[in-house]
Amino acid sequence: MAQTTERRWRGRGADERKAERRALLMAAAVKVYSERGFRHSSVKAVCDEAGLTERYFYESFTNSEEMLVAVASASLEQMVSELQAKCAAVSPDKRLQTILFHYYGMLREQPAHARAFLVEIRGISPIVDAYLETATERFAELVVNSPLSRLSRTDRMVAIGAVGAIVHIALDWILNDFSAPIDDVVQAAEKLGTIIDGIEKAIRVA
Amino acid sequence: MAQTTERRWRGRGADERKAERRALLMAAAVKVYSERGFRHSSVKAVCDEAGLTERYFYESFTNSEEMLVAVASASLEQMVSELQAKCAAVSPDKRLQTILFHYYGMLREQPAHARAFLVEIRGISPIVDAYLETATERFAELVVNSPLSRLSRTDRMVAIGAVGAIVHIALDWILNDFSAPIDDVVQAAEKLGTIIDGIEKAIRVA
DNA sequence: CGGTGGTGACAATACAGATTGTCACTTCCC
DNA sequence: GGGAAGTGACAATCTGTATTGTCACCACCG
Repeated sequence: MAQTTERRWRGRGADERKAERRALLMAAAVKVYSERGFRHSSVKAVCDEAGLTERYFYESFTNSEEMLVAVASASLEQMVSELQAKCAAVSPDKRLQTILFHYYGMLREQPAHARAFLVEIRGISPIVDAYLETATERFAELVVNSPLSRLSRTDRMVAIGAVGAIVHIALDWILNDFSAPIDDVVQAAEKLGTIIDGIEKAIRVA
Repeated sequence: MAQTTERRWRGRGADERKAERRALLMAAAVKVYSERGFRHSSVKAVCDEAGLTERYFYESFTNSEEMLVAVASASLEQMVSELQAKCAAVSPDKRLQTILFHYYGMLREQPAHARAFLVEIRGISPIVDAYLETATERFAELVVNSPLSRLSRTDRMVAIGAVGAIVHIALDWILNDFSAPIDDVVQAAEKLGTIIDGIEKAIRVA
């Protein structure tokens, strides 16, 4: 059996170094994707940005697409958990406003993530598209504060539609270089969110 | 000066033949795009589908991307004008419902177009993205029945958001192979459209 | 110190697609 | 009929990228 040698190197163990490189690559990927779009992002470009060579790319990922999904998932998870944390501290009727405010705020603070995962990600491959579907549902559940499975078919579609509205408003905002004040953006999305509030309250009562 | 010879060939003039080939290519493109996505659609695949050789591709388009925009624009124009025609015959308060019903109906009748231009088109290139922005605005103006320039910044974003909702509901519907009945889909979109109705009526009064 | 694991630069290979070019064959016009 | 425009099949070239492999050098451990 080949036991992992775990020899130390510049102060760190093997696993630790590997994880660092993976993280470097993922951060580099976000940047590169946001600049040229996934479609025009070569493995080499990501590696150069990370200051690593291709070898280390294939150490952590089997191919380019896998990295895309990894990076997008990580970004989504971080976002969702952050939003959940914000919501926990807030009364239920401020929920939607809170989500919107922090969601748009996060996009503005991390424009590279915003461009990478809102603008550049659709239609890459069936796998990525499937992932996106999941992400949308995840976000929708966050917004209505309930598993989608508990909703009627129509309400489910309404929730999906609301996410679409929120995201498109974000896209528009991004494409206009975040020029509108965030409060206006939140307000616009909130108007559409009224409908969601209805659903969410109905669930809370039931 | 090289005068166009306009020699007849199989009954048709040169311009006519060229236009036919262009049309053949565009139809083939829709089909191929919808099947594999633009990113995985080679020029050759489109030509094969059209029953023409690459030479004729470069006769009508300078590159693959130009064809994508051409095809998408044509599809959008056809859709918008069709929807406008439907609306003309209908009382203002049925406007939104009419648009939604026919929009979703058209998608279901032409699933290839739907997949090609809703699922497969984002993040191809700056040019295509710019086109998409225009398309969204065009659709938004149709929905609120007014130039966006007449709207307040917030209302403009609401309108964009509404389009996003409508489109995302469509995406979801498509990804689930149109399994929900169209009336449910329309109903879901209409709920979100309530807000738009407000905007649209305000404009009508003013 | 000496050897091995770890690393970086870079070459080698493989493949796919875009774009251009060649050539034999058809249809037309005079 | 004969030459030229028009056509279709396909070769040739070019470019970019993924993926694997080589090799010299460095940092650690005993």
